Amino acid sequence: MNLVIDVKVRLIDIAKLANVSVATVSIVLNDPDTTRISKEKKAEVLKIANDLNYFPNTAAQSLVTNKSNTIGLVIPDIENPFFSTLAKIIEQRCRKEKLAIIIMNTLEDYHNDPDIIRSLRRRGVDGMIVALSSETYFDDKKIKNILNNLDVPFVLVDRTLRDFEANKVYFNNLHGGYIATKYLIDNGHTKIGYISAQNHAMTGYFRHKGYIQALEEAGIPVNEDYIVHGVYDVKTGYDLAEQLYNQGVSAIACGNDLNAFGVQKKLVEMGLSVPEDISLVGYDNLEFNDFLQKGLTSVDQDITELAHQGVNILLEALHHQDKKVEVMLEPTLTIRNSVKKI
Amino acid sequence: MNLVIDVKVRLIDIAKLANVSVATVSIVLNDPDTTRISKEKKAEVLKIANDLNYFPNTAAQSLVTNKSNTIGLVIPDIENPFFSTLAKIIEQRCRKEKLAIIIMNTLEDYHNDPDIIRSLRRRGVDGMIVALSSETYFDDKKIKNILNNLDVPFVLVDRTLRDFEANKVYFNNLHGGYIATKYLIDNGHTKIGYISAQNHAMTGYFRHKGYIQALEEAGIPVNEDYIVHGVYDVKTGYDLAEQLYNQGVSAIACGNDLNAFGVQKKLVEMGLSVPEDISLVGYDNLEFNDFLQKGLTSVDQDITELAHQGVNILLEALHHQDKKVEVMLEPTLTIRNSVKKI
DNA sequence: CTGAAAGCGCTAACAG
DNA sequence: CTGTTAGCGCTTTCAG
Repeated sequence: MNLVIDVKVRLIDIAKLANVSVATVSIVLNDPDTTRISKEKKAEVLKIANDLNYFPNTAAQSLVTNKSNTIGLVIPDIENPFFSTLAKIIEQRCRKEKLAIIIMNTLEDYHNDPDIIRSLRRRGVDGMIVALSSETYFDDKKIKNILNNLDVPFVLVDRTLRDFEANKVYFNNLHGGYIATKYLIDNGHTKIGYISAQNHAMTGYFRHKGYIQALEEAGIPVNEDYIVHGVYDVKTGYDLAEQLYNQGVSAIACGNDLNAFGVQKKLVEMGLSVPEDISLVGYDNLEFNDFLQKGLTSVDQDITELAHQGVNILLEALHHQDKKVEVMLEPTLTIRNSVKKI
Repeated sequence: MNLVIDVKVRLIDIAKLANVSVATVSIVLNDPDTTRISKEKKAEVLKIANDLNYFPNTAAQSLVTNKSNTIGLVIPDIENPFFSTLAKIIEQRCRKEKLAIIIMNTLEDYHNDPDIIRSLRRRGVDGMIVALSSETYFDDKKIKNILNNLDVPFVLVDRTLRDFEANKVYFNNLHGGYIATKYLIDNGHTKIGYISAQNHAMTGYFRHKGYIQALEEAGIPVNEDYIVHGVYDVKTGYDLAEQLYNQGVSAIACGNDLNAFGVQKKLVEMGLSVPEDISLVGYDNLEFNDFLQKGLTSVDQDITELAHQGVNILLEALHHQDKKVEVMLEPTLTIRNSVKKI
């Protein structure tokens, strides 16, 4: 039976009760299997520590070991389902590794990234997992400078930087854009609209390239009138759907699912339906896609894999400070009923 | 221009360069407006600290001040949009207050709550914001014991415990269940189905009571055949929708929006539509509700308010260790087109 | 096998 | 106004 915690118990308290030195207590507690201390003393110390409900003062430990067992997680927006899932998996995994995570949101504004990374560093994190804000890819001088001067290991997840050597895990967005478009082509579509976040996010930039690639490969000329630009949100899809429809496209590939939700909403308002009047493909494969009327065919990214690889790479870096690792994950297409064969 | 950080700079490094003692440096850095130190030395110290890109070692600070400026956030599931929004707002607010937050997910399993709270305490957080797992309300002995013995302040948000004095902020779920049902009654419905998480969550327990209350107040007899039980997920709604429909209800009030999504999906599969064939009301007012075919009328809870009150109360407790504060927030109904007047 | 002692970097009396 | 000094609680040589 544990005693109620009413006073802070320290190593020295245990040491006194066990008639040993603090060094002995420290050794036993840090490695209960040690052979440096006699069986009897070990048992005694362990028992007392347990009875007193001892737990170490992490500040004192950190001060001497120069490690906090805490890592920083830089997230654009935890409200975004993609990132909340990512954060959840990372947190669970880290907890198993005895690492706590401090989360900070950059709110998808790349102006915030540097300050947040710095403040995490000041907090004394041992390392960081960083998902950069969308636009850093297009204006990356400052962030590269910050990261280059960072004296703790870090891994870039999902969003990366070009010409920058660092630990990275990300998806092959080019291939994702490609398979989404290819699927429409394989279903007979040639007039394929595209909602692009090309100028907004690094991921959008590559997805858009994948769209182009699929068309070119199929010998379908790229029609700029079929391509509209916006950001990754519902409003973009909603606002641009009619314009694409008026261009006479038979299908729309979207930069992400939110775009597709917006398109669908607009089409319904216009008295049109998916896929009877227009085929639709999304990107991200949100859990919610199942609950749209016909389900939304969408490019799926294995977030669990992304999270685990990210943590693995960081753990490696934490231990060996080795060479930089770069991993690219392949997306797949999850097919539902939002595409009609024509 | 800052120098590149290549060596850890400490107070003593600044002290030496400025020809003052570490105490002076510490005083200046902690309170640049102090009058205890001469203007000249202050300027000198500040300049050197800045040039050297000094930042304090938080472990050392924590060790002596016995504060970490870190708080724990216990969340059932960050993937749940309600909680990701809550966490985001709390994080932003805390960052302004110079507090970092360590997030841990209990995965909605109340067996995890005690360990997570303990491990956060061991981490040395100054306080906690705690959203308990669903079922703690029905089996609360252990968690009450843990919380009673916690030697840092905490505030319970959204999910609370009965007969337990503590800082609390939560919504009036009884009233929420009431207004949802009342709205259906006001639209002429008398055969109102209800999907309840009464036995699963404290919030479900009260929402269910609100449903009953609205019926009784209107003199409509409670028909147990119209009430089905499950948990707060899509599957529950999907699985139980047909059963309710077969009972001949003209409307269904749901314990939460996910239930409503499931109902809607099932109804579509059955060739029925909302609200033509059946009216539907949800709870939580997820952002997504706007994108269901007709939109989902739903009980709205002001998460921003919940978050701010939670942080405020914790900050108070951190400073004055005062009396316990309990705040109940009122939900409102957001009306869309999922209810038909009959 | 065990203990003494140094010191991690900082804050907060207390002197002067 | 400024410096000296004593710890905060822990880990880690280094002796013995």
